[in-house]
Amino acid sequence: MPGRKVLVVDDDVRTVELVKLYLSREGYRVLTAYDGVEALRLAREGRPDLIVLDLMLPDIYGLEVCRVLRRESDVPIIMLTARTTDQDKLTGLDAGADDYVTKPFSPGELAARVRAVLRRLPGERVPVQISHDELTMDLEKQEARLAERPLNLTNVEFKLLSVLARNPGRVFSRAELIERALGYDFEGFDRTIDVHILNLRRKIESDPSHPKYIRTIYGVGYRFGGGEP
Amino acid sequence: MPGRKVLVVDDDVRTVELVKLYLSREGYRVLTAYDGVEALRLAREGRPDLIVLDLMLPDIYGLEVCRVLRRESDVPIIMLTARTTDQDKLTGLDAGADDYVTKPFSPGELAARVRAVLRRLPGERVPVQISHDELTMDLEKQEARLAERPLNLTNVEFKLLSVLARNPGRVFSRAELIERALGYDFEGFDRTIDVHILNLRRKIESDPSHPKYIRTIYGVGYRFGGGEP
DNA sequence: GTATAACTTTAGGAAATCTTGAAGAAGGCC
DNA sequence: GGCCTTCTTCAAGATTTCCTAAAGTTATAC
Repeated sequence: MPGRKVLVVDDDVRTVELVKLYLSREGYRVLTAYDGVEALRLAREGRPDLIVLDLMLPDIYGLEVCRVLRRESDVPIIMLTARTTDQDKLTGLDAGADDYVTKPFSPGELAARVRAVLRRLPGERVPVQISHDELTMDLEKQEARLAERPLNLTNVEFKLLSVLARNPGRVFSRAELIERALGYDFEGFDRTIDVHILNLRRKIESDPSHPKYIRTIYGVGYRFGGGEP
Repeated sequence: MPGRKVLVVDDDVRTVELVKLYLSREGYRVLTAYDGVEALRLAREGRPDLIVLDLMLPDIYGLEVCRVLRRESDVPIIMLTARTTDQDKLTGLDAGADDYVTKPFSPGELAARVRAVLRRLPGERVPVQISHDELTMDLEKQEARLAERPLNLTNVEFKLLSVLARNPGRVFSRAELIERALGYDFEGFDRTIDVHILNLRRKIESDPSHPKYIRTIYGVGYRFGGGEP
């Protein structure tokens, strides 16, 4: 689900930027276009998973863009329409949008609708189950077990472990781990990660000073499993 | 599948037109009615394969239409209900709808549900009955019981509980719960969910400070059941 | 209109979690 | 080994998150 690509089309830069901000904050990759021609080009080349499309564009009607796109693929489309849009225009919205949002809209609501439309897409279910050796994690349930016994992980610990366990063998620098487990906006020090790793080890390693799951790569970072004993 | 006939009933012209557009775009033939009497007439004469029915109609309650139709055939019915609809009316919804969608709804979602209902057409009704331990819920009747004893849940409480109970073990963030129980357009705060959860616990948990059904996942959200005692 | 119920907001304090700084241990390199 | 860097560990303080009561707001019923 993360990293789905969304194309945002609107002639107003502010609107585009706002939507972009909200969507990228939710982990989507965002393409942007400010007119219909550019939109069509990006829709074809960028292969987005969903398109947010304003009805009013400088060159061609969003409506027309919608129709053309519909002919070419069945990428989901969410229409942005001005609230003043009278019924005729709405009636003309037979071009095949999956949902529509009226302006002025709340970006949060739009993001929610994007999520909803993508959710019911036949898209491949991301396996939310991770399992290595005795350790199993269920991302949906936010639950980790070691040999059936539930571990009591805090949120940060859980995120940290899931990032590592999803990429066994790959080494993550502390900076990467901070970014993934604590968020881009975290302002603190590297040592924080160390402490979380420490606490994690205490919970999942039978011998925390000779860790089996989370290894320290001196001078680089940490890695889950892999390598030699 | 193509050319199935759908009857859309709502007193709001815009809504009807909108739904009609979305359905006809998917290849359905669409009949429309704006009141209960017309709806019954068309249902009898037009022999639709499915009916989308608003609960609020100018002449007779959609509920009543639903009951009458149920007596006459077992055409699938998808109910449209306003979110503000009070519980009594919903509780009366024992008339046999196959699914229901709350307003404001996304037309794409409605179309998806129509598709889903028709797909399983000759098949068995989706169990709208949830039951865990002593707790049972009937989504159609909007009714919840704890050990046979009826719980007096408010609308929001019912929705909240049904979302959680339908996905036992899965953790929902407050944002997700808001989206699902209060609607996309809710603009309020997270704390609202806390309070509803609190009230729910008081109604369904024997010891609300050590909840058995609705667990708090610190830093994440809430989940129904799962995990350890 | 008034009364009642449902829903939302607010705010304080309690609980859990996170961060930090410092000291000591371990690793790498000459 | 000696020396520097990096990592581990601890525990206290800071912060975040949660719970709850109570008041405020809105919708519905009488």
